[in-house]
Amino acid sequence: MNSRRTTVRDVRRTNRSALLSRLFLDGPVSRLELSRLTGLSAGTVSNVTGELIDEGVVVEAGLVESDGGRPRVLLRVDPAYGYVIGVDVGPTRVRTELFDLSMRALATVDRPVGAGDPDPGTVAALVAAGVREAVAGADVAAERVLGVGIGVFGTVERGRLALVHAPTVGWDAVPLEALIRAGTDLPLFIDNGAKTLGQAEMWFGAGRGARHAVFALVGSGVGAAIVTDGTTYQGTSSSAGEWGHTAIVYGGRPCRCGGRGCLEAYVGAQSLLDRYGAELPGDEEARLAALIDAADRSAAADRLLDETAGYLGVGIANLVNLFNPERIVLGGWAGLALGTRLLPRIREVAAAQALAHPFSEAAIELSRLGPDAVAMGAATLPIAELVARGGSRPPVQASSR
Amino acid sequence: MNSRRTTVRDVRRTNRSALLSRLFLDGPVSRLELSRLTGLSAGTVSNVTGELIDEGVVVEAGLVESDGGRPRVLLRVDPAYGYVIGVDVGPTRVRTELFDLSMRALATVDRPVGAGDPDPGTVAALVAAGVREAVAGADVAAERVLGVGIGVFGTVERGRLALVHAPTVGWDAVPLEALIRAGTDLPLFIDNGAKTLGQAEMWFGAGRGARHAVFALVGSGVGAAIVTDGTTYQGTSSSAGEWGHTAIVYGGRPCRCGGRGCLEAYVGAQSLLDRYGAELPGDEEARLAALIDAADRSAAADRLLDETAGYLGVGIANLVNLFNPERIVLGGWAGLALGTRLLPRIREVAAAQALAHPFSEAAIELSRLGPDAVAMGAATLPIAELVARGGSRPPVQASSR
DNA sequence: TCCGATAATTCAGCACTTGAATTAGTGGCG
DNA sequence: CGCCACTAATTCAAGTGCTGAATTATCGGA
Repeated sequence: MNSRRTTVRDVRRTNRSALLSRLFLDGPVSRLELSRLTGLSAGTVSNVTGELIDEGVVVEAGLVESDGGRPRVLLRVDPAYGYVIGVDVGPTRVRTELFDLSMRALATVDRPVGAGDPDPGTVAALVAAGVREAVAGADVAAERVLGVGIGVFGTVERGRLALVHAPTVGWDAVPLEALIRAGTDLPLFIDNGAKTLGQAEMWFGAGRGARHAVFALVGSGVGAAIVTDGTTYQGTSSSAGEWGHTAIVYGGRPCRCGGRGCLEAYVGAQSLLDRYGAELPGDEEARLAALIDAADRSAAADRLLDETAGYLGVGIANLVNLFNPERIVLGGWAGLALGTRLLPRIREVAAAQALAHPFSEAAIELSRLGPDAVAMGAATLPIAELVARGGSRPPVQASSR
Repeated sequence: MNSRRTTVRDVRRTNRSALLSRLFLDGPVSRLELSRLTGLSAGTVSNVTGELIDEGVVVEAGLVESDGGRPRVLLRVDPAYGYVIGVDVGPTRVRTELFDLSMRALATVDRPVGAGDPDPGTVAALVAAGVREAVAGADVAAERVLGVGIGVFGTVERGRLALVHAPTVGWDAVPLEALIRAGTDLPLFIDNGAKTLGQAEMWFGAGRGARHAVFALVGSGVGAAIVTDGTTYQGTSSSAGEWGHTAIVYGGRPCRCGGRGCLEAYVGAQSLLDRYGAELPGDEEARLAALIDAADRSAAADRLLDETAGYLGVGIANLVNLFNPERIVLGGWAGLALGTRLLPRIREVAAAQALAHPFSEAAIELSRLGPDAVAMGAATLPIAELVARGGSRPPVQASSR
C-alpha cells in the first residue's frame, strides 16, 4: 500500500544495500555465498561487489581453502572505510565512543554532567566536545566520520530537528539536536537510549536473527525497545515503547510521570529502593546490589524481590500477549542485576499470566551486551543509514568542491 | 536490512501495485493525477494503465470537464472484474457476504451455529455452504471470485494452514483452514476477526489515512488490531494484539483466559454484566443496553459504568504510551454502546494517565462502521493480495488447462 | 477554421539483472 | 611435468522497464 515510485535505479540501490548488509552482519563472506544468501545471480554479485571494492567500502580478506578447485575470495567491509561515533547521553554523564566499521572502539570519552537536573546547553556542549575529543584521540580525519548517533534518556520527538521530553528532570521539548548542531557539522542521528541499546542487542547481542523482539530495560526508570519485522518501531513521533509507563496496578502507586500504577513505580530501581525503606550506602547501583545481596539473609528484602519478579513477570506477559515476539530480552543495569537472580521466577509468573500460545513462541532471555552498549547501539544508526543508501555512491555530478 | 533479491521486473510489479492501490482507494482518478500521486512519469502511467485496461482490471469512467484543453479521462477499478467474499465467523453465528470490487454487498448469508461451544466441523461446513450460497445468490461465476477472507473469533496461528486457538470455547489449535478447504476450492485468507474489523476501518472508516492506529474492540471479550506503518501487525505467529489479556490490575479478578486482572475481566461485556449482579432479560446485547439505560436512574449501574470508563481509559493510555499511534478507535458492539455514553470520561482518564506528549498526538474516536464490518474487512484480504501482486498478470506460459 | 491549452502516447536512451559461455585458479594423478 | 577435473569469478547478449522529450489527441474560443 505504499506509493513511492520505483525506477530501475532503485533496483541497484536495493541490491547494493542487501549485499552490504550481508557483508556487514555476516562478517567475511565469499561472493558465491553472497549469491546464495541474497538470491542474486553470480554475475550481479560480481558486478556490484566490484563497484563496492572500487569505491573502497569493501575489501578482499583472504581466501578460503578448497580441495581441488579455485579457492573462494572472502570479502568484508573495510573497517577503515569510515568511522562512526556513538554517544550515550544519560542524566548524569555523557559517554562518547568512536568506532571503526568493525565496531572496534578506538576512543572513549566519559564526562559527568554535574549534580542536579541536567542543563540542556551543558549537555549539548559536552556532546560536541566529546565528539571532537574522540576524533582527536583516535587520530582520525574528521571527514572520515560518517555520522554521530546519540542515545538520549527521555523520549525523542523526531521532527525536522529532534526534541527531547524528559518530565522527570524538567526537560520539555528541549531542542537538543539544534543545540548540538551548533557545536559540530557531522551528520546527527538522535534516538532514545533504550532504543539504541535494543539496536545494539539486535545486531550484536541477544536479538541476533530475530524478526520480532522486545527489549525490556530496567534501570533507574523502565523503558523498552520494540523491534517489529527487524526494525525498531517508532510510532507517530518516535515515542513508542514507553513500557515503564503502562499501568499494571489500576489506581496503584503514583508514578513520577504523573500517572498511577505504572510498571516503573514497582520495578524501577529508584522505586525498589524507596520501597525497601532501610537506608543503604553508595550510589543507586551499589544500593540495589546490596539489596539483592541482602535477600539471602533478610526476609523483607527477599519478599520485595519476589514481589518484583511478580510485577516483572506480569509486565512481560503483557508484552507477550500484545506483541507476540519470538524473543524478550531483559536488560538495563537493574534488569541484569535482578534478572540474574530472578529470571526463573519471572518466567514462571509470565507463563501463568500470558496466553499459552504466544507464550510458547517467546524466549525470555537476559541481555548479552550489558548496559554500556547504548553508545555502541547509537553508533549503528549512521551505519544503518549507510547500508540503507547502499553505501554512498558518489553523487552523480562530482562538484569541484 | 532485508535480503530478498530485486530484479528489473519487480519494478513493474511495484509500480502496478502502487497504481492499483491509488485507483482502488482514491476512487476514479485521471492518469495525470495518478502520475502526481505516485511520482511516476506520465509515460509510465499511460503504459501501465493501458496494460491494466487490456487485462480488464481497470476501466475508463467518464471525463472531467476542462475549460479549454483536452479533458482528463477518469480511471477506476472495474467493480465487476472480480468478486470477493468475506466471512464473519463468530462463536454463535457465521455470516457470509459477497462483494464486488467497489465493496457493494451483492449477497448475504447468515446462519446460527447452534447453542453450546461451537463444533469446528459444523462451523467449517457452514462457511463452505455460506460461500456456495452467496455465489449462487449473487449469480456470479465461481471463477470470478478472487478469494474468501475469513475473520474468526480467537487467535489465528498462521502457518502453512491456519490454526485457531480459542480457549474460552475449547478450541485448541483447531485446523479450521484445512476443514474449510475440504468444502471449497477458492483461495482462503484467514485472520482474527478483530484484525479484519480493523482492516475495514482502516480502508473505509475511522482509520483512513492513518499510518499508525490501534483499533480497540470491546464485545463479549476484548481484542485489538494494531496497525503500524499502514499494515496490521501480526507478530511471530499472528497472535499479536491481545489487548484484552493484558493485566491492568495486578493480582486482580481472575480472567477466563486463566490470568488475573486482565482488561477483559473488567470491561468485557460478559464481565460487566456479571459484575452488575441484577438479572436482566434478553441476550447479551440487550442486557448491556439495559444496563447503560439504567445508569440514568440506578446509582449502582452509574457507578459500574464510571468504573468501566476508568478501566478503559487506563487501558487506552497504555496503548498510547506503548504504540504512540495517531489514532485510537474504540469499536465492537459493546465498545460502541459504552463509548457513545462514556467517551468524554474515557478521554479524561486517558489524558490523566498517559504521557503528555504521545497523548497529544493521539486522537481517540469511535468506530464508524459498526461491529458488522468484520465480514467486509475479511473481504479486503483477497483484495489486498491482488493489489500487492499488482493485479494478476496472466502467468508467463499460458497452459492449455 | 485555426489557435492556444491541456492530456495522453510514443520512442530513443539508459540502467539493470539474468543465464550461458568463458576465463581463472587449485589440487591430484599418471 | 603436464594434463584433467573441479570450483569460482567474469563477461556479455538478451530482455525488461523507466524517463524525458517529442508527438499526437482532444477540447474551447475567436
